[in-house]
Amino acid sequence: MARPIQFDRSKAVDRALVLFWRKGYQATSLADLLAAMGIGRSSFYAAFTDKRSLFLHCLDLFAQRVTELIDRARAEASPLDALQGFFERSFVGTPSARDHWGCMMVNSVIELAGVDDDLASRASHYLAALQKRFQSLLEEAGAAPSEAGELAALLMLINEGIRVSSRRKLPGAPHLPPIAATFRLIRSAIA
Amino acid sequence: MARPIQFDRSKAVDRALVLFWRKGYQATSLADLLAAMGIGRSSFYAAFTDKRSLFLHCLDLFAQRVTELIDRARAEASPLDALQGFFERSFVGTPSARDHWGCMMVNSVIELAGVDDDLASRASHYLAALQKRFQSLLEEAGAAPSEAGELAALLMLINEGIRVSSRRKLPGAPHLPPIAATFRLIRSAIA
DNA sequence: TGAATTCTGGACCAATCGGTTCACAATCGC
DNA sequence: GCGATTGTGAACCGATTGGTCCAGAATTCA
Repeated sequence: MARPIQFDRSKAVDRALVLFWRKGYQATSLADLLAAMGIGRSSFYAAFTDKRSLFLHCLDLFAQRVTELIDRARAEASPLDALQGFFERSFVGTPSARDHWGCMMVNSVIELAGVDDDLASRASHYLAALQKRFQSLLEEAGAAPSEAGELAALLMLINEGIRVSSRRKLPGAPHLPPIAATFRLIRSAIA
Repeated sequence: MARPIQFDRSKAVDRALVLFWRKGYQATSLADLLAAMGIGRSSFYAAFTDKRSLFLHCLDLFAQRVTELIDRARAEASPLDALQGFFERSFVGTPSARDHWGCMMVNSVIELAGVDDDLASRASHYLAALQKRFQSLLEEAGAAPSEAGELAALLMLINEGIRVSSRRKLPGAPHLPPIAATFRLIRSAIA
């Protein structure tokens, strides 16, 4: 009946995700997307409805992958180590290009607040969920709920700061000492 | 010879600054600017060259006003109180609309990195200058230079985080406890 | 008042934007 | 093979983008 194999959908989405992550929503033109995804206009609209829908999909995907990242770390380490690893891992080892892309949720909140509030608030919602995850890890580590809430709020602030900072392409790894200091504070508060 | 009084230039720039601050560079169209500034197209180009130049000017102005803000606080309080006030003042008292606009330098870094690197790196440069100001205030408060450097880096992370967070229009004032916790840490580190 | 100068509203421009349409090519069941 | 079905490239669309241009209004000097 039909043509079974078209283009590799998940690969195309990945390419789009990278573009949106790096350049944001507005600066990524349809032409950019088509070139990166290696497909034509009509295939694009047939498969993804429109640019905004695809962005939404990529944003969801990004959030999902971030939580997977934490879950995987948690499976291999203590709650606090997993948490600290989540902050430090982004900046150690082989410096990848991604290190300078920040966080797509943070980027979207900044770029789209006041421009497309639906997209911005969805990104903000995902950040709130991430903060909840921070909190539950802190509670697993023995913090009282209220204390875990406050510390999670602090960690989210640090997280947002790190993602902004990483977009600045500063030389060296200037975020590591503040991260270490923050976790010293957290560990001493919990113990 | 000429027509002496035209439109109020500084007022027009202020209006443009607010627009760029709220909506960012790309989402602010020329039509938006002209409407807000209350001037015509030709006057705009005669006075400000083009949109990008005006944005640059507004960014410079924003950075200058932020440093003035700190200087004024410093004139009336101790180094540490001035510093803490800079972080807390943005969110207490009458909640103004500005509270949700974040920081134009942070916004520009996020929006324009990878899109217009010259603009982005200028914004980043101003953030670096602000961090230096943090550091000198910490040194004034008695911190050793190396320690002041690390604490200033932490404060810049918190600062960036706060500005991101403020764009999310979260209910309440969820940033105050983390700020307080951070300054407890700083004060105990210095004392 | 009249000439000189300057500022400005609005018409105009090419380029680009995201999105639609359609004829054709490619693959399927048979 | 052949008809049916479906994915796709390319032409096309109106809207909007940032930017230019110029005729005329406004103001100053003489």
